[in-house]
Amino acid sequence: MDAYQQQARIFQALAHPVRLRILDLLAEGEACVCHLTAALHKRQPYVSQQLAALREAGLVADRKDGLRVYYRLSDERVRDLLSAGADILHARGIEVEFVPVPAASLNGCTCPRCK
Amino acid sequence: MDAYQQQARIFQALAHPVRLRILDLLAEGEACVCHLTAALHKRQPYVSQQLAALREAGLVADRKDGLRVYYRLSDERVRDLLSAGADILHARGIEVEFVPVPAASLNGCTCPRCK
DNA sequence: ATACTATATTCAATCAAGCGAATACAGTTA
DNA sequence: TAACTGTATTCGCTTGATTGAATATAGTAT
Repeated sequence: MDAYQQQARIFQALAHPVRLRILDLLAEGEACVCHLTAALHKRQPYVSQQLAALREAGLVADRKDGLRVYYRLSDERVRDLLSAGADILHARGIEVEFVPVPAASLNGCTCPRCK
Repeated sequence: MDAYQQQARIFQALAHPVRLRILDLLAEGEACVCHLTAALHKRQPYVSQQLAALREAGLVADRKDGLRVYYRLSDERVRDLLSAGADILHARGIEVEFVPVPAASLNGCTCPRCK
């Protein structure tokens, strides 16, 4: 039953709307914390907490560059998990398409990607 | 963000080792509660509780036949979710292969499938 | 009816998750 | 060195998940 426990931990990390949104954003490419913070309209410590949960589950990896920390999906397979989840909702008539972040939300983010 | 909430509910239902094991058993074909109870070595009310969680998430469906209630995966796509989760563990060197229930565990289960 | 069998639900206690607020840390610049 | 900036962690409280025990319900059989 131990492999099931490991698997459960992964699903547990996915069982949160903000974390799912973060993964969707990271599926577009790596992003720094300031970028995610601006895109999500959440406070930075809160975003870091969610990133920590994803990191501990092994779903994302990070890379430091000066002051900034860039996060990315740690495994391409995470995409498959997300789309499998989206497929089930789609079969129920619920669309889970990626909604791009409005440019205005990223004002105040000074990371290279936002310029 | 509401579609993410729906998706999070599905992952939440999967975030439990016993529920994952139940889904794995149901992936083999429909099974009654008495069968699952015997296979899992758990008490019946406990199994019913986990089944209720899966039912509320829309992952399993049930069918009554006399006293027995047979459960099955409600959607073939649930299989994809499970295997996507298993794939990630597999990439980490953890095997999540289906372990058949030892016949001895099913003693005491009198459902048609066990005879 | 009553008794029985398979399953479901409720309740209560424990434990973990969520999250705001404050603070700590690390890298940079002056 | 000190001040600043981006990110991470800790703490405490609240809320929700987990699970054992008891009980309820529904279908069957006598």
